[in-house]
Amino acid sequence: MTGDTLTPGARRILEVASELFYARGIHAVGVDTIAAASGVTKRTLYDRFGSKDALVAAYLRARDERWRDRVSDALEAAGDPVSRVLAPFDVLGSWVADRGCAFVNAFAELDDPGHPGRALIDDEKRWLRALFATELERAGVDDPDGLALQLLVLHEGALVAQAVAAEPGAIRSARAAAAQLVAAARGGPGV
Amino acid sequence: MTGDTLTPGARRILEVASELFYARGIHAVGVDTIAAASGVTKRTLYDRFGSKDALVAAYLRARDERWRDRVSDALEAAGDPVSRVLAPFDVLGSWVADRGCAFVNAFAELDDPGHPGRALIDDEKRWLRALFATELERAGVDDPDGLALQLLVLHEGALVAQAVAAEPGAIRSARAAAAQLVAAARGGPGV
DNA sequence: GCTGGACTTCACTGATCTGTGAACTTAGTG
DNA sequence: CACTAAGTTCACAGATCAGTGAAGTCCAGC
Repeated sequence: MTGDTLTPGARRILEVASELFYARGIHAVGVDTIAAASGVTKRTLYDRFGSKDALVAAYLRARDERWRDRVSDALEAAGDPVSRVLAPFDVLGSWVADRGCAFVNAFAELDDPGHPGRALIDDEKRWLRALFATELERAGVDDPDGLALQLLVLHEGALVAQAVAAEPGAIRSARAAAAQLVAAARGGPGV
Repeated sequence: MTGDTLTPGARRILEVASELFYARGIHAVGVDTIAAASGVTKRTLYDRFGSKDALVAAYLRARDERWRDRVSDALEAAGDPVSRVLAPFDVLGSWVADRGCAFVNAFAELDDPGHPGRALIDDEKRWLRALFATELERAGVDDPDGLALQLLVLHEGALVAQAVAAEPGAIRSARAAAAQLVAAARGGPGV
């Protein structure tokens, strides 16, 4: 629903910018590079997106949308309430590359809280936390909000450990830890 | 032992660069800005550090050193084996600011694996994982390596969630989750 | 009194950065 | 045919980027 109204040139610009921003970083990639790699002139880039900041925001918005779609698909595919809770961890395996979380990386580069991208980063994390809380409540655990925060921590940590610390089993390991915490919360607080 | 041999000017440069790199990002801060804010000429900066990349590496090295010192102190202050395992989480509360983990942020900006800073980032994460493993072994848990990875994930996730997701309770929550996993591992795998 | 280290001053280089102005082409649509 | 949207070409602005060369100042220690 977002990417449909883009002109062919704009779509190419956004695709190329997304790859380059994610792989090399936002500040490290100039608009000239993006335009050239898109087979488009810089004029077109500015006609379509207005500014580099706006292009960065479009990049984050598009990535967020794809990510949420994947999670939603995994959620539908999951059966029991516990697999639903853990669905975001299952998506991670095929989602994350060796450059970590695009939103965390963008946060590192966007020091200005007023940058249009910052609101999107905020949104993404709040969405995931809320999703955990909703599914945990459905799964019938005590204090779904508190456990949701712990699952968010595990989720973010999995991405960081996998990429930054180059730990290949981090995602699997985080999922196991999440499963254990959920099981304990369902089994009762006395365990 | 590292910062002792620095000249007064170099020390000021390193202090200022550390603050600016952390607060605004590496690419966003130019050497002119650093020199000016240090009350030093650009010539001095290059005479002392040789290049911006080398200054970035010095920044990460100094920060790593301070961090390890803090963890070592907390480790000594801790009593029982379990508090020793959880000591890094206790340091986090007073360590982390609102800009997240300096090493994760640097990773986001340094896309070149050959950058001198990348090795330092790697070192830092491997050091922490090894520390968790050592302390877990001392605490007598099964599979200390596996649990160490889970604690690393919780640790990194705590920093990210606290700063990027603006979750004020993330560190406390991560510590609680870590404590629960350790307790379960000590109580026996059947729980 | 001389030497060497720390640092300054200042003028550069050449590249790269984001962003713009104006005129032109091209293709599709009423 | 006329209109419009998409895109091109190209020259340009003004700033900032990392990094250098050469000469000079200041001061502590031998």
